[in-house]
Amino acid sequence: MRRKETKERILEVALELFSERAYDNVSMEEIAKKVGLSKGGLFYHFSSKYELAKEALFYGFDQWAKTIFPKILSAKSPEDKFKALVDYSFEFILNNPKLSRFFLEVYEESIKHGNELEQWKGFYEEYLELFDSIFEELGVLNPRVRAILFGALLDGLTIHYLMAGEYFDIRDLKKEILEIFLTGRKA
Amino acid sequence: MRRKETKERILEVALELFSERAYDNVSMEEIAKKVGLSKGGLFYHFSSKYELAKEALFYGFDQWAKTIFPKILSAKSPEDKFKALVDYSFEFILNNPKLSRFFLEVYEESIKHGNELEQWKGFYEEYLELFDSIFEELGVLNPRVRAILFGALLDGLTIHYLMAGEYFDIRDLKKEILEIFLTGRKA
Amino acid sequence: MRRKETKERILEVALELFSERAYDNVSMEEIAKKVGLSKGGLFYHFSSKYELAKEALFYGFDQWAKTIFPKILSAKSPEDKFKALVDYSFEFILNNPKLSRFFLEVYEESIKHGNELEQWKGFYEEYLELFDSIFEELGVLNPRVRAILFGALLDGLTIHYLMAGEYFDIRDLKKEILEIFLTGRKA
Amino acid sequence: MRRKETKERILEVALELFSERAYDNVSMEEIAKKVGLSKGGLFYHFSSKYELAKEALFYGFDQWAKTIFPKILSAKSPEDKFKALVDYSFEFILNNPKLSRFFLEVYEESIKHGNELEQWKGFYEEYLELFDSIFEELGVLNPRVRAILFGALLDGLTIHYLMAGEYFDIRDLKKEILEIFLTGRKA
DNA sequence: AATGAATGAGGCTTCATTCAT
DNA sequence: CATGAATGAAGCCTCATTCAT
Repeated sequence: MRRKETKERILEVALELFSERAYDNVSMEEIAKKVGLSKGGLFYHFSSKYELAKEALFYGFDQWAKTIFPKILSAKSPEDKFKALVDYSFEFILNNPKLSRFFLEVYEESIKHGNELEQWKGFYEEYLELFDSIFEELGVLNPRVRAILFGALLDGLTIHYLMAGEYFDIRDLKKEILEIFLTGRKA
Repeated sequence: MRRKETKERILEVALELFSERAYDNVSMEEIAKKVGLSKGGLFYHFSSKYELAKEALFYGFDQWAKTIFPKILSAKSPEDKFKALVDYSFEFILNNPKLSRFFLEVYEESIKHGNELEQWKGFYEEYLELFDSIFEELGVLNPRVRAILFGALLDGLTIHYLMAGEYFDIRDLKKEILEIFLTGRKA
Repeated sequence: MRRKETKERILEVALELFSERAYDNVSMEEIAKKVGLSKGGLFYHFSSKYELAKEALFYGFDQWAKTIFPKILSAKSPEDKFKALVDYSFEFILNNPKLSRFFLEVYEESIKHGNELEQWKGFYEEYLELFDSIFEELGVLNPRVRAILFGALLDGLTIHYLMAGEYFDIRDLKKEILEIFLTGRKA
Repeated sequence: MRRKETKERILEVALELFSERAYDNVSMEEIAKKVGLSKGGLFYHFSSKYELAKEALFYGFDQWAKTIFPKILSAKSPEDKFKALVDYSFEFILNNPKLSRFFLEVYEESIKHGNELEQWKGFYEEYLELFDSIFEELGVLNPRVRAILFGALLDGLTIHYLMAGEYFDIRDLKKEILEIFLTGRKA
């Protein structure tokens, strides 16, 4: 109806639903209904549920990266960059608590579907690189390794936040993260 | 070999399958077949798929806790305890890469099913306590907060290991974890 | 409901419908309804539509072979055998005009489905052999080649009968077949 | 290159696809793509899939008749005509093995669609006539009946060729056909 | 304690067809 | 003439669950 934007509307709705509930618990029917489209219409734009999920994920990731990366990188000092990174990450976790689970699901689905694994590595590396570069600026000895840990921590927190959010005092967690991840730097 | 034992065999098989594939990707049929039982038989022992999954999860968790906790706690120094904790955790991650995902799934399923959320908190606390106590012995200032971070890191690593295991150098990761998590202790 | 016989009832209904309409024009829904079973029930007995069609075809073929072969072979002279063969074949064509089309369809479906082509050759040979042996008894010089022609002719007649049955004078056709196929025999 | 030509291009593509795969296994989408047209464009030229299939079939038949009939009829002796008929028929079978199946499908479809059965009889008669006239020239006693048999044999061979082509020795088959169909002629 | 048969709901996908532009 | 978007119906199949035996 409204030309080009239909596809984007679908992606938004899909991202929203997939981030709320598990891949298998969101039906094409439901997405279609929420977009205001027939099921067939969905398949006109995306060749399969998996394809839609994948594109929705990429769409969400792109949005996130485009918004957040520049803000982080524009901070003055390395320390401020890391602080900004932590701040934005927590904001993201709080707002998209199920996104990393969705990520995993789509990834697993991709394995079933003949997979284009390269794309996934690309993602992983892209955001690892951001962490890596910051840790390097900070003078951390093994920036890469610490970047991996930091990335894992974020996803782990996302998941635990879902299940035990009441235990979380965000302020305390942030402070503690700053403390332990800024440890052991070159003189 | 009857009575109780059938139930246990079911739990073992279920745990294995659920830990390998997602909740929705394991059918009762498949579990039954692998146990050597009919689908009907399964339902004699467990009232629903969800119930089976939950009990399988608890069963697995118990086994893990019973095996690992004593080993960790029997280490001499606090430092050795933490090292042991890290060692066993990595061993576990490598052997049960999908267990934490399964955990999350059952948790979410429990929300649909009228949920007994208390039980879940219990779990979370039980293993948080272990970490907490160790960090306390180590003289960490905010042992609880650090315990939360450590728990989250483990689950995060599990997930990332699934998706980007090639990037992982286990030895390096362990060393780095030891470095950052033993930081900032009382004099 | 009625134990074992359900499967056979399904086969009968399926054979009937598939012989009436094309493979793609018969739905599982319809078969189920006519059997008095739910769609799910069908899938309990047959793992897929193709599998059901294949078994239905085999079922039909078996019935035909079991009924007809002995009658043909019990005729006294070779000439009478051939006459009996022609008679029964026409009877069959008139009663099951779409069976050979169904045969072809299932065969083509089998190609899509990773195919067990050996089974099909088996069929073809089984009934070729019958023709072959009769032509041999009749002293035909190339019994095998003539058997192939005869088999093809039968299927061709079946199809043409569907489309232009009014042109067919069965009696004339039989007589002509007897004439041309008994030609050119050893002295 | 427009107007009429698009329509002809569609017919050619459709004929090709329909002759390769079954009616139900060729989608309008696929035809459109291969023609280099949108689905909508197809429907501009043909009011329905059935209509397209029917016209494609007629188109193919016309082409065949226009090319082959004259060649056959220009042979010197009746025997040579029949030989030419057999030769061209086999060539056609080998090149268009699924055409007769397509024919049947469109015919059946025509029954669903309120049908113009007369047209079909026309076809049947047109090519029966060719055979008929040749058999008459050859002095066969019941040329019409033999023509029916010959037509049926060709279609039967086409089908069997699809399923058991390895059993076919074309040369042998031709020789045998010549033998049996030239039998029983007026002195 | 267990089986086998069956149900019923829901899911993904395909596709001919329509129609505004 | 042709496109692109969308519909709606139908189809195959999966699966947790039930229940008579």
